[in-house]
Amino acid sequence: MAIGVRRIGGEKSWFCHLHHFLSTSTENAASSISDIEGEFKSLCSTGRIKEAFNAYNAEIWTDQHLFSYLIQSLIPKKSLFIAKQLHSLVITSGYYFKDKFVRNHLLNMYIKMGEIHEAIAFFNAMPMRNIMSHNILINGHVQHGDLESAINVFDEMPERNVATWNAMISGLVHFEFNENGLFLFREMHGLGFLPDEFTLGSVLRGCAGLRASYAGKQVHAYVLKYGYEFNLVVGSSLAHMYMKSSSLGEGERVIKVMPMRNVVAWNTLIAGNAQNGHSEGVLDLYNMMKMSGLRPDKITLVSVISSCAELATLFQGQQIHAEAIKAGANSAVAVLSSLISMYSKCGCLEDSMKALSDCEHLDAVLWSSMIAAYGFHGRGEEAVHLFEQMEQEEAMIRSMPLEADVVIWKTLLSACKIHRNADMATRTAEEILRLNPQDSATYVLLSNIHASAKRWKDVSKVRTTMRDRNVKKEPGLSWLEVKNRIFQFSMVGPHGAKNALGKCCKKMFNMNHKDVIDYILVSQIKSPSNCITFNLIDEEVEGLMDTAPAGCRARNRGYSGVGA
DNA sequence: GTAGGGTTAG
Repeated sequence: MAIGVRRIGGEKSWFCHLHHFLSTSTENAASSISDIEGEFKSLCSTGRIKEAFNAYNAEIWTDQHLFSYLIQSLIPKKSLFIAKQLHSLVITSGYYFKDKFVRNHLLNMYIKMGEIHEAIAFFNAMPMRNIMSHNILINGHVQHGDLESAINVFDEMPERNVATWNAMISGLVHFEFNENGLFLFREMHGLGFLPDEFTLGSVLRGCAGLRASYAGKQVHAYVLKYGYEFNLVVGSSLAHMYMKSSSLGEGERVIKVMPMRNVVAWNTLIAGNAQNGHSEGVLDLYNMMKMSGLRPDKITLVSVISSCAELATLFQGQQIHAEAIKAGANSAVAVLSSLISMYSKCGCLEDSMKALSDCEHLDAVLWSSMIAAYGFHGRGEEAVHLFEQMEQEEAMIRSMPLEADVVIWKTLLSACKIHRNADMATRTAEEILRLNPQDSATYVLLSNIHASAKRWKDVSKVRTTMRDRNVKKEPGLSWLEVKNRIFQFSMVGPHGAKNALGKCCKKMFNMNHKDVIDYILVSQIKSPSNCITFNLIDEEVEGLMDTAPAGCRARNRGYSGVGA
């Protein structure tokens, strides 16, 4: 590694002044060592490095702690040039050979600055390494996305501590090698290492990734045994594990017994409800969170916007959009892509397009959201055009997650339906079902395509496969939004009209439109927060939509999934 | 007392 104390290039170096003080400063400060350290630390941590350096240029040479603070303060500056100058000063001071803290701080500095090659060279040249040095390097490799190198360091270590195991487990789980992470946890525990809050957080994330509630329950036992149930991070990851494994109630219980909640705990609760089909409760939770004095972050907003999309509550979606603008979170890609989906599902494709145009940096999920929005509105050609545009970006295709592939295939299936191409539809549907065998919308769409081509044998084959695989079709739903309330209608088919509810609605349908609305307002059949559900047959929904008064928004979402 | 790790989302 090339290290020089002299000035390099045209950049001005304030370290150069050091040599002057090295030979001239003999003054002894009146304040105690701990006072100096405190002041120096505070200057460094607030980024006032020059000030710290100028005020304590003499003390730096007699107190190795000050070098450590100085090294840490350089991390956010992200300047390899200045980092190397400080590195050379550390060598000049003699602390590089004398002090293991200073050495590890330097290693950590290169890693945190993203300079993995400098870090590796530094590690290889280190005169002495301890467990900490190895742990820092493992984390560096993981941060750089190089799990193999991380594993090599881990395997070759002469001695390990809990943090070593934590670094390796969290690295594996981070890259979704969840099973390997859990195996490592078992090995670690077998060797007598006790899990700490860091271990438990990673292991629970691994269980969540595997939807492994049985393993998760065992980890829950460890959480209770070692007394981490009220730890905010452990509690949130434990609740998340349950909620990902479809045990919403168990997850809620974990959060509810916690004496304190932070934004992450609230987000876990809100996202858990949103993802388990409890969108109605999400807005209530969101309001409770704000009432407790916490500000929503982009993760909160994403979950709440998705719930508005699920319920097609346009007005509330717009309110949250306004809050996102106020919070300055409206340029975050995650928030924008959920806004695109929300506006699309609420029937406002133009607003989806507007949200897309607000975005400065496009990523794969964002493109997919807009492609799906076009597909959702039956605008297959625009969807394909956007897909072609996206194809231009090489990097974009490579970074595409699995979900995006499904979206693209489903968009193509939608186009097959419009163009009545049954053969291509069959091949496309096979591709989708290979990726997601439980996708009910694809079965329904494929069955309809076969039906319109009068291929009855194929229709029956699709239906049989659906039954065999126990695929549940989501009901088609329509909405009527009146004064910030949502009236939701599910189509139950000709037989459903015979039930009492159907009769009741039929009666309602024969009223004039003012009476219809009044009737709806007083007859809450199902009343989660602001949503009322009626079961109607298709014609009645159409008829009811026609009676909607001016200024009231009526939308028909059609069958859930692709197409319209 | 000067060094390293964990959780939530589109």
